[in-house]
Amino acid sequence: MAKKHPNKLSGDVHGEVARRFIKHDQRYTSQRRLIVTVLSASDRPLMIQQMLKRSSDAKKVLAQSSLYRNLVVLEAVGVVQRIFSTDDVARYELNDDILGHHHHLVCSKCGDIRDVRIPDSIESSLDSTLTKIAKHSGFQLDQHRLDLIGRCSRCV
Amino acid sequence: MAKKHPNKLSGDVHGEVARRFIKHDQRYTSQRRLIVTVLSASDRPLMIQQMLKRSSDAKKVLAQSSLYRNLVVLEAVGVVQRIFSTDDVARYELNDDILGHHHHLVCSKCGDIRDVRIPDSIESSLDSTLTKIAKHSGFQLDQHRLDLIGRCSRCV
DNA sequence: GTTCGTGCAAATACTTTGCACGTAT
DNA sequence: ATACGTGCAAAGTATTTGCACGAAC
Repeated sequence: MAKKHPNKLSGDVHGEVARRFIKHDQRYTSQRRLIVTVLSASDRPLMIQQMLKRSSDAKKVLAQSSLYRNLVVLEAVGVVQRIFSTDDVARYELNDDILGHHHHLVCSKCGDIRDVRIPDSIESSLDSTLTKIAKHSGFQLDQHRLDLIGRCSRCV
Repeated sequence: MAKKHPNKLSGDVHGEVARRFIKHDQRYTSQRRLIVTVLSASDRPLMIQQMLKRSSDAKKVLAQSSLYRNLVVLEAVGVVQRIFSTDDVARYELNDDILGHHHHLVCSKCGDIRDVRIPDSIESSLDSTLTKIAKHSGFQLDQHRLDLIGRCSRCV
């Protein structure tokens, strides 16, 4: 369905993830490994239902409640991040620093999200501007979120 | 509590809103007017509960279900837009083209959002880049969303 | 008088939690 | 042995909807 995401650590995602689990004294269980595998095989953030489907397609058992619970842990450990679209459905993807910094094409009709990258030159001038603005506002900046909102090719 | 938002149409917000209602063959009722008044008096997007409180503070009756329903209409007519924070609570503000284009400081701890503006020069180079990217991806770009994620001054 | 708006209460959708059992250290 | 993970079903929370009544055109 979707081509593999061209990630930063072309290959050893699980190694890096395992390291983060250890650092936080958490266990990298097989279910958590499964979730990471599913996410890293996607070129876009996934909804709960999509993750469940892909897990069962892979003949793995994964209860919805366990998925929710594991996503909380994965987020705390810094492995996945939640993405907000234009609907109320939670979507998750691997952390920016695993996947590589990128942005999203968000379809306001169907809510689907696709990953995109913007040129480093724009990215860095943006960064320095945002840093100044944050400082000026007494805000501690962790990251920025830049999304393109519109219609995906399927929604005209 | 909050200073008035420095909007584009310094003054006649209701006139412009009324025009948009007429264009869409919708009625600009007193409740809808109330919602617009509440939103335009705020310097940040508001949650449902905040809008209800401010309405009742103004001694106005506004049922929660009517608020939700009216927000759907207000959004369809192009008067308000929904803002997505880092939680699941819907927040609304007047449309970008009424308020003037701006961005958000989003607190990942408490979810609160504050409005900020970035320099026109950055904004326009960003715009032209995003336009190219969208075209290249077969995506019909309507708007962009740029948020600064971090901790607000109250959340350290 | 017919169409649209409103309030109330019930329903829905997504997410979280309690509990009993299984797995890892 | 003890602490943590998992599945199931129940509970929560934000939002939506059905219905009867009221207001606007």
